[in-house]
Amino acid sequence: MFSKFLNMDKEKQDRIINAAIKEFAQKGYDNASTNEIVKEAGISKGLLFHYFQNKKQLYLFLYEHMIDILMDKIMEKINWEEKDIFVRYRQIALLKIEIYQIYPEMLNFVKSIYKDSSPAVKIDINSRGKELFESSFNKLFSDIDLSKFKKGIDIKKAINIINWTLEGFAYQMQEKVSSLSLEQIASDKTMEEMEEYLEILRDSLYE
Amino acid sequence: MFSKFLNMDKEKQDRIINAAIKEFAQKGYDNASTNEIVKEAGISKGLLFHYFQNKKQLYLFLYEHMIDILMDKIMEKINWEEKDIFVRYRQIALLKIEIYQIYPEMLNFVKSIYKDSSPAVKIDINSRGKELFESSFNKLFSDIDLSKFKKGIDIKKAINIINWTLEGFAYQMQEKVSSLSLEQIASDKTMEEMEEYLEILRDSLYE
Amino acid sequence: MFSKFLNMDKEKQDRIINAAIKEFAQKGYDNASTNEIVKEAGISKGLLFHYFQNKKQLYLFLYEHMIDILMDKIMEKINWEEKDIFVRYRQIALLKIEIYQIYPEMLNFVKSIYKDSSPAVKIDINSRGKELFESSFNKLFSDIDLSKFKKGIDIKKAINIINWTLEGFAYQMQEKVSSLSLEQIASDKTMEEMEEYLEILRDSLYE
Amino acid sequence: MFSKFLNMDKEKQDRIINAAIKEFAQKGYDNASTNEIVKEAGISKGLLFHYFQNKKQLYLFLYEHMIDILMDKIMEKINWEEKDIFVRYRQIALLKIEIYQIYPEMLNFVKSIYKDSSPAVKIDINSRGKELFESSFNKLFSDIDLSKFKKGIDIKKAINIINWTLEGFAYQMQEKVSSLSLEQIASDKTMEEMEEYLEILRDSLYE
DNA sequence: GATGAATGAGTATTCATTCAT
DNA sequence: TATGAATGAATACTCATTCAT
Repeated sequence: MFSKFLNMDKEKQDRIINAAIKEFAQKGYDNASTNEIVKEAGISKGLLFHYFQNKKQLYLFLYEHMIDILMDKIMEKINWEEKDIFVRYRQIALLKIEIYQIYPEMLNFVKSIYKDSSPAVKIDINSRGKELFESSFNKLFSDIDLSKFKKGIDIKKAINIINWTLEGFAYQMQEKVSSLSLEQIASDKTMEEMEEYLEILRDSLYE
Repeated sequence: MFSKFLNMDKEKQDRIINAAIKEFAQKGYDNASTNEIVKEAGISKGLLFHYFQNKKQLYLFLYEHMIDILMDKIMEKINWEEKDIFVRYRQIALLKIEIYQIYPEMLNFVKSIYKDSSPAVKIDINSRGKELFESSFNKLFSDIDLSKFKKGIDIKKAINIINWTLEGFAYQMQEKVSSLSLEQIASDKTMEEMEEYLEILRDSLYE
Repeated sequence: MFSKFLNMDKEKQDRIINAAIKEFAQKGYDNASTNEIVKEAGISKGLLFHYFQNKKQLYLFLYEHMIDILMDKIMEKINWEEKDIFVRYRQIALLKIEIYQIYPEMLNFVKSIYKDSSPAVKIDINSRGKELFESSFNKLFSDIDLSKFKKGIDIKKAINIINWTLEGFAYQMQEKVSSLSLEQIASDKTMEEMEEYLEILRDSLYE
Repeated sequence: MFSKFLNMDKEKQDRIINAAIKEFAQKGYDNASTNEIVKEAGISKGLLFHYFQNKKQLYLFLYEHMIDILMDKIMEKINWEEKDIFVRYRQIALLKIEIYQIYPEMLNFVKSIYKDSSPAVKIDINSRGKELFESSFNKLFSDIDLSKFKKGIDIKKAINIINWTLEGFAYQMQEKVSSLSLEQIASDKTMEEMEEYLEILRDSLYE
C-alpha cells in the first residue's frame, strides 16, 4: 500500500512524516493544509499525492505508522517482570519523555487523534483503533499485581484515579512547554514531582 | 467594545449567540462558517461584521460572555456556607448537569474551547482565560476547609488529584453522550458512581 | 433559483453569459474552465459561485436560458400561417442567421450540448431536454402541409432528407466561418445557394 | 518521425495503440489521461514520452495511423469497376459496418476526432485532414458515372445531398447504439431502411 | 531502451471580509 | 442600522512532462 513511500530515501521520508504529523497535530485533520506540509517538507505538491492517494490516506498511514513505532518502543522498554502498577506507570512516564525528546510531535499527533478526529476520518480511525491500539494498550496493564490494593476498594476505580492523575499531571506539564525547554521538563525536578503524586496515591490506595 | 451588540434587540441578540455557539461548538473555530451563522441567525453578512470586527472578535466575545453567564450561575447556586471540598465538588457537578440540561450548546461551546482551539485563537483565549476564568474559578475553592486533610499531605497535590479524577470521570461520561441520552447520564446511577469516586478519595486523603 | 443573477446589472449579466457559453461551446463541459470564464467576463472567482452554486448549475442555467431565448425567437419570427415545409425551413434558416449575428456563441453552445455532454451533466440535460426542447421543436413541423409530397413517397424519410441536407449545408457554411466574415456568410450568395438546394429537393420530393 | 515506435515489438505496439485509442475515444483529447494509457498498456510513463514527444504528437500519430488503415481497407474492399454512385455508397456503408465489427474502438476514435477535437489539436487535425483524408476520400468518388443524373441538375449539389443524407442516417443509427446491440444495427432491417433512402434519392436525382 | 520519482501550474470551490447602497 | 454583491487567497487534488538512473 505505502511501500512506495517506505522504500524511498529515509531522510526525505522523515521530513515528510515530521511535517505532516506537526500540521495534523496543530490544526486537526480538517484544517491541516497539505500545502503547508509540502512547504515544510520541502517537496512538491505532486509528490505528496504520488505517495498518498489523498489527505485521508496520508492521515491513516501516519496513524498506523505512529502507533506501530509507539508500540515497538513500549514492548522494548517496559520491564514486564515488574508487576507493581506504580512502577509500571513510572516506566511509561519515562518512556513518554524519551519519545518526546526524539519525536516531539509524535505524541501530540497521537493525542490529537482522540481530540479532533473530524467526521471525515473518525470512522476509519475507530475501526483501526479498536484492533491495534486498544489491544496493545490493554497489554500494558493486563498483568498487574492487584493484591496490593486496599481490601474492599473498587480496583477499577482506583486504577482510573491513578490514570487520570498522571494524565492531568502530564497535561499540566505540557502547558508549560511553551515557556520551559524540553530539558527542563524532563528534568529530575519534574520526575520528583511525579514521584510525589505517585506516593500520595500509593499511600492512599495500597494496603 | 461590544456595547453596540449588547444594546440591540435582545431576541435577535440571542439568535445570533445561539447560532454562533452552535456552529463553533460543532465545527471548531477554523471550520465554523460565518455564512452558516448568519443563515441560522437570519441576519445579513454585513450585520455580523458590523457588530463584530471579525470572526476572532466574535469568538472571543462569545467566550467571555459564556464564562460570565457560567460564573453568574455558579455564584447563584453554590452554597458558600459549606466548606467541605467534596461537598463543594458535588454541588459543582450538579450545577454542570443543570446547565447541560438548559443550555446544552453552551457547555459544548465551553468544552470545545479546550478541545479544538485553533492556533488562530489559542493565545488570546489563554491570556483571557488566565484573567477571567481562573480568578473566578479560584473563588470556587478559595474558602475551602483544609483542616480535614491528612497531616503531612501536600494539599495542593491532593486537590489536584480530586480535580483530575472528577475531570477524568466527566470526560468518560461525555464520551458516552452519543450513545446515552442526557437523561440517562444525569441519572442517579451516574451520580452514584461519582459518589463512589469521591468516597475513595475522601477515605484516602482525609484524616 | 437564479433570481439573484437575473436581477443584476444586465450588462454584467451578459458578459458572464457570453463568456460562459463561449467557453462551454469551445471546450465542452468537462474542460471548460471557470477560471477562463471569470477572466473573460471580468469578474472575480467568488462572484461566479455567488450566483451559481457550482459549475453544473451554471451549465444547466445556461442550457435552459438559451433554449428559452431560442424558443421565444422562434415563436416570434415564424409565420405560422405558411404551411409549406420549404418555406418554413427557409424561415428557420433566416432565423438562425439572425441569431448568429446577435449571439454568435449561442448556437454553438446549443449545438455543443448534443455533441459533448460529459456524463457529469448528460442525465440532467436529457431529462430537461425531453420536456423543453423537443416539445417546442416538434411544434416547428407539426402543422406542415403534407399533401404536396409525391404520391407513394415515405414522407418521414423525405423530411429527414430535407433536414439532413440543410444541416449539412449549414455545417459546411460554418466551417468557413474562420475565413469568412459573418456578413459574407449571411449574404445573398449564401441564401441563394441554399435556395438552389431547396429547389432541387422540391423538384425531387414534391408532386 | 515515429519510426522508433513502429520498429518496436509489434505486440507492445498494439497494446499501446489500443490503450490510447480507447482512452481518446472514450474521453476526448483533453480528458484522456496518459496515466490511464500507460496503465492499460502496461508500460511506464517515461516510455510513452520516449516514443511520442507529447500527448499531442501521440494523438496526431494515432490519427494518421488509423486513417492509413482505414484507407487500406477501402482500397481493398471497394469494387472499382462499379461506377454507380448509389452502389458505391452502399459498398462504403457495408465496409463501415464490417470495420465496426472488427475494430469497434477504431471507428469510435475516428468519430471522436470530429466530435470533440479540443482547440488544442483542432487546427493540426484540420490541416492534416485536408491532405490525407480528403485526397483519399475524393478517390472514392473520382471515377463515378455522372451521366445518370437528371439533365440540368447541379451534380455537386446532388452528391452533397446524397452524402449528407447518408451521414444523417448513420448518425441517427449511432444514437441508437446505446440501446441496440451492434448486431441489431448491422442487421438487414437497417440496411433495408438505408436502401429505401437511397431509392428515394435515386428516383429524385437520376433521370 | 525503460523506469517512475519529481515537478508545478492547473482544476473547482469556499470563505472571511469589505463596501457602496 | 442593515444589506448582500464583490473580492481573492486558500483549499485538496490532477496531470502532462522531465530526468536521473
